Amino acid sequence: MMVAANVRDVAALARVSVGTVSNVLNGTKKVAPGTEKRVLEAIETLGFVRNDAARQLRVGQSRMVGMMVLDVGNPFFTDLARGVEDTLALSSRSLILGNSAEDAAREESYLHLFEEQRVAGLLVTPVSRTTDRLERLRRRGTPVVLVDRFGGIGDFSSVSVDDRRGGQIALQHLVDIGRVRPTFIGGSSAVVQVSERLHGAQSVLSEAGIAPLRVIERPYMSADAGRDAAEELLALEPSERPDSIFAANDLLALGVLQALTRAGVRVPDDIAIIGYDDIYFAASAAVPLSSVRQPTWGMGKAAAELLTAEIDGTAGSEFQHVVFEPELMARESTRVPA
Amino acid sequence: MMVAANVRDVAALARVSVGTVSNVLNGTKKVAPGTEKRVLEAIETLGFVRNDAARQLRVGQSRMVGMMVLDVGNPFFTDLARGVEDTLALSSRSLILGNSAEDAAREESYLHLFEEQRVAGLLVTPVSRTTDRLERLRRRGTPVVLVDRFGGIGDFSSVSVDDRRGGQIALQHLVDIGRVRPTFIGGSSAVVQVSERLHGAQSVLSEAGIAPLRVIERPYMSADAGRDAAEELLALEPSERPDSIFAANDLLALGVLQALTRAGVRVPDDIAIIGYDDIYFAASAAVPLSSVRQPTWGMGKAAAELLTAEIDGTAGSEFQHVVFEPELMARESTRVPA
DNA sequence: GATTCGAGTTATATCGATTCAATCGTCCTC
DNA sequence: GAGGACGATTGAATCGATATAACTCGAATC
Repeated sequence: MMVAANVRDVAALARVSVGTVSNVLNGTKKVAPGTEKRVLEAIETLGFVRNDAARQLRVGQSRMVGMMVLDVGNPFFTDLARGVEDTLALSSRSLILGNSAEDAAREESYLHLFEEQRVAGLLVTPVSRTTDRLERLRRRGTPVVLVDRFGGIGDFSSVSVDDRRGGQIALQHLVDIGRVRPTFIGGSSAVVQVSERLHGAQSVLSEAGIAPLRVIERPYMSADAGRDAAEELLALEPSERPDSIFAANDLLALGVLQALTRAGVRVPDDIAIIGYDDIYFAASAAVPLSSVRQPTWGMGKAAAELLTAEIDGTAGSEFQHVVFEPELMARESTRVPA
Repeated sequence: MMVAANVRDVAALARVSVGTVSNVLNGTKKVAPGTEKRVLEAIETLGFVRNDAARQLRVGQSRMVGMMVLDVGNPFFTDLARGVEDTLALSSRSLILGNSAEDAAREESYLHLFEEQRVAGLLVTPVSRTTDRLERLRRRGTPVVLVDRFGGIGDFSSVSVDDRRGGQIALQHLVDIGRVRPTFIGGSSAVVQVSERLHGAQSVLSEAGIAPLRVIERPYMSADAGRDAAEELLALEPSERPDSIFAANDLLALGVLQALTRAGVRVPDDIAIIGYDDIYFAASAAVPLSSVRQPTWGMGKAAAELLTAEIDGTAGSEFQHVVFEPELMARESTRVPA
């Protein structure tokens, strides 16, 4: 269990000063070719690896970026994270991923961790509407970019998709295929994405003069929750059942689909289903699932670019809001019955 | 852009020494209740958050654990990561997740990052067979546990599933339903999991006296790669086509399923398919996919426990190998045609 | 030949939390 | 009332990399 070598050891072996070693490591100042070679050889033979804690303490900032997501089990967020990761790599930064699992306490604990780490920047898909912690982070000088959420509250740059529009698109599609008793299945209404999609959906209904939207709320947007919600619908009198379902994300929709199919309900003939996110698995589901697509990887890239600009100080003084447009992906699950 | 408060500021405001602040923060030594209260109030009013880089520099080790996975886009690995994360939280440690994407260069770069961070421990699903870097990490005193791979090479504790047995189970199942011309679709044979599953499969064939297994290798195990491999099979003369496919993971299998169905091939009647991992989406696929299940979350938990024991020094001197048993999940995609 | 210049190098202060030997009180014991 | 004993607190040293001001030495300039 040998002790790790440090710059001092490297300097001694290469017969130079620690300052020179640092210059070789960071390329901040010119170093004579011969000297550089000696230093690199010393690093090699000692197996020296820079202690980032020391570097960070001195420099005052980490080379890491923190990212808070609502659910790592949801392919939407892992795709997002990959877009971010690929983009950060270009400026040799890396990502610490935190999973709040839609839980405010877990979110808080990760934000605290990120703050202790003095991350260079933060990408957040917040659980709730309160931004106290984020304000604090920013006051400390840490750039924050909201992801998948328009930065209306508080002044933060943001990358988002027009969720209200997405809700409209989904419900308009259901209306277009002749459905008149839609039900919305969503996660906690405290999650902004959920309530926005719901509002969008409701706006279509009021215009079309259709009965108000039935709403089923589940604390968490997983496939299990979707199955569970479907059970609730199956317990209704057949005459009371909806003829179509708009689920706030694809995991919910896939769970619903599975439970309905198992119970002998025909999709889309008896009940049509449309989801949200267009994750990869939506298209290959038992009944290929209609969904509202978001340009996931691109959103991650855009978010990372906004953040990088703020970190490097190349961003303007104004906060930017990049808003992507959602897109309908109509598939079998909302086909018009023959 | 105020400068962050440090322990010195807190100490001054609470009228104590920095040592006392540290004791309150870490609970290392008893502090009088009144003093503690003053310190906590000072922390509150200053909005002080400990600088972890400084802490880590002094202590010599981080509270983070690194984890290298082959593909974050694969639900198998995110489930694994959640098992790890949940378990690490019990000892208030957290996780940095690195995605090698089955690429040795990316793996190397993440391992370097983890080494710079002086992570407390490392969980690795390695891409290749070489363990130089891991040996170095360990020589430096960082515990390493291999995940999803038996630690035959080099002395590392490990958590794994008997992949050879899994391959046997899958192919035996295909033989049991009467298939005689199976094809194996896998990722790079440099990935140990792939070659083990293949070996297991081949061992069944030689015993059953069936023609040797056709093998299609793709560099990466994604659904796209699966679709691509299926195209290759579709280009064959119908008489040359396999009657069954064993895919090295479910993503590949789902891609294959999609391409075959689109081309009008009936599954399972014309070609039966079995995958591996039993990810959530396997059961809800267009044709519910048979698969070989691994106890994913439990593997993550076991790995985190082994690692935690090594970090805390409560592990014995012997390296441990936890081996889980794979389990057949037979579904529609390998049903015996009526 | 003296002076300036500049590339290369060095020595040292610094970042902020933790640690540990030393100190300070206060109470207890004989 | 002296001497311990013990709990609470202090303050300086420390971890390792980086930044900066100072310095060296040879070449160019006049």
